[in-house]
Amino acid sequence: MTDSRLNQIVSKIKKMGYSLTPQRVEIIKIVSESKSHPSAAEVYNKIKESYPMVSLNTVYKNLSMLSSLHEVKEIKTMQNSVHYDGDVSLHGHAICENCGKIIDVQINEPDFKKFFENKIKGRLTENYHINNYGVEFYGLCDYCYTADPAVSET
Amino acid sequence: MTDSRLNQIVSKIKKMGYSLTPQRVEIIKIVSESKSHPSAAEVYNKIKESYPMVSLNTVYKNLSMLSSLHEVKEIKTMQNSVHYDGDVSLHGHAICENCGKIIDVQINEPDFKKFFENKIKGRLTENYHINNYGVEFYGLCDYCYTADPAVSET
DNA sequence: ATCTATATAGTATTTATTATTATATAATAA
DNA sequence: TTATTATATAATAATAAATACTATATAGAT
Repeated sequence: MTDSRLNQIVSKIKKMGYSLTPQRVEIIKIVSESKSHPSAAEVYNKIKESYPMVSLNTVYKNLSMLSSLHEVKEIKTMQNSVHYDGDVSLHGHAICENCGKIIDVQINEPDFKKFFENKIKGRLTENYHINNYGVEFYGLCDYCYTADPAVSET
Repeated sequence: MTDSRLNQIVSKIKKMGYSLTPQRVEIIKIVSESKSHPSAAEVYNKIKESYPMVSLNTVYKNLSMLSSLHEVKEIKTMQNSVHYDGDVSLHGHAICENCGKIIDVQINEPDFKKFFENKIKGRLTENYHINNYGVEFYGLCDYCYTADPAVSET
């Protein structure tokens, strides 16, 4: 991750009155540098390489905090677990319904944002106060599609 | 729900080799007629009014089967539980990050579909085989926004 | 009406996540 | 730099949603 991105998150954390711990910084780095949208358990396994004593609870607490600061995005998969994305810029996800693999879908072109906000936000039937939105595609990744014929017929 | 919609689901179930049980039909009706996007537990509570002996397992199995047939849609909330939507037509959801309330966002205008399929599908970096897509808005419902100042500041 | 495979009910188990609590440590000020 | 205090952490226990197991019941086919 870039220094400026790290600094941005760090200053937000300080501004909100949270303190900076090595574990916290490492969790931020892991999530921000990963392209695989890891789950809490995967972050936990990764951080144990550098901080073997870290607890899963700490990972959960930190990811949850980062999410509340809108510095990571939560993604829910078919497998009923939450995955985390350190890229909070406007983009979508394609999620494999079989293995849960998540890939990014780049959609941050200006016309998308414009379309989204003009056409869609106005369609809320109740007065929701939206602070984020996302697009998700569901299907099968190429591996599951070709590897398991039974799955691809569903 | 309309008879034709029920017949459509029933014939798909038969075609796929599943059998028709009263519990199954009732679960279909409950999910299709509900506007509140119930969880499995809520469907379970509802079906017990007419079939008191039904098990939660049966509810899960049936909802999961209907989902694999793409006759109900799964919605994942912040609270980490799965909710079900019997309306599988193209529309989005606004989800309250505090209480989990889900409302529909009508987006099934032709230009949306066109935009979505032209602009977005082509942006997949891997060969995913998409069979569904959705739009989700995250924020606070009006009740949570006005009722709990602490929550709305996050 | 009988047969067979699937569905169900009831229970046990698993898995992800959250709560609790005592200790350790970051941030702050003397 | 040290002392203080509040927050963070580690370790463990608890919770809740979903799944697995198994014996029985029943839908659909013959």
